Amino acid sequence: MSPKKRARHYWLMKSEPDKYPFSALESEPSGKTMWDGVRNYQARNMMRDEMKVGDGVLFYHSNAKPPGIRGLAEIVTEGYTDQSAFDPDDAHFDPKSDPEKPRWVHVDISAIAPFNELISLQALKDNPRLDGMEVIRKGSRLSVQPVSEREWGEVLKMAGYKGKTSL
DNA sequence: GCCAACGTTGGC
DNA sequence: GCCAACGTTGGC
Repeated sequence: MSPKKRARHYWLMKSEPDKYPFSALESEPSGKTMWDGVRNYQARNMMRDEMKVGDGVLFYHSNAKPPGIRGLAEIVTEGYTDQSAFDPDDAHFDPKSDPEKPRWVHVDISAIAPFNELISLQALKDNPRLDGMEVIRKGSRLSVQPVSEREWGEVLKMAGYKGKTSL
């Protein structure tokens, strides 16, 4: 029996454009960035246990005017130790993360392409086909969220996106 | 194990 | 700047 190939999974990842906009990811010299500094167990668990190379990412601008999805990215590594947790000078330093038993994990992501226009949070809320999508739920704070294949397709449709959907 | 206090997120 | 909705911490 040949092993069944895992279906592609989809995610939404938030970033504050004042700190790290989608354009910064696009202009990374290495073509990718370490998605480090996440200090939330649910988000960590998804990065550690569920994300696989090739998974699709909706790159979301939070704390923005307006907030919304800016473009597409892709997971390019599986989860590995977040070294920033050990650095006392890092904003996300965690004295409880022991290098012998690291607590925090991150993945690397690369940009696929920006949308021509931001798909605003309001536009997502206004689309009845996206009822139940996590990012539009009141109080939704998780910086890494699963996205269904249907939601992924619908967002691309809203964006009028005709480009490639994976690297 | 409960839960109040506190800190953070993030839309508005 | 406000505040609702969380997640975490720590006393008990």
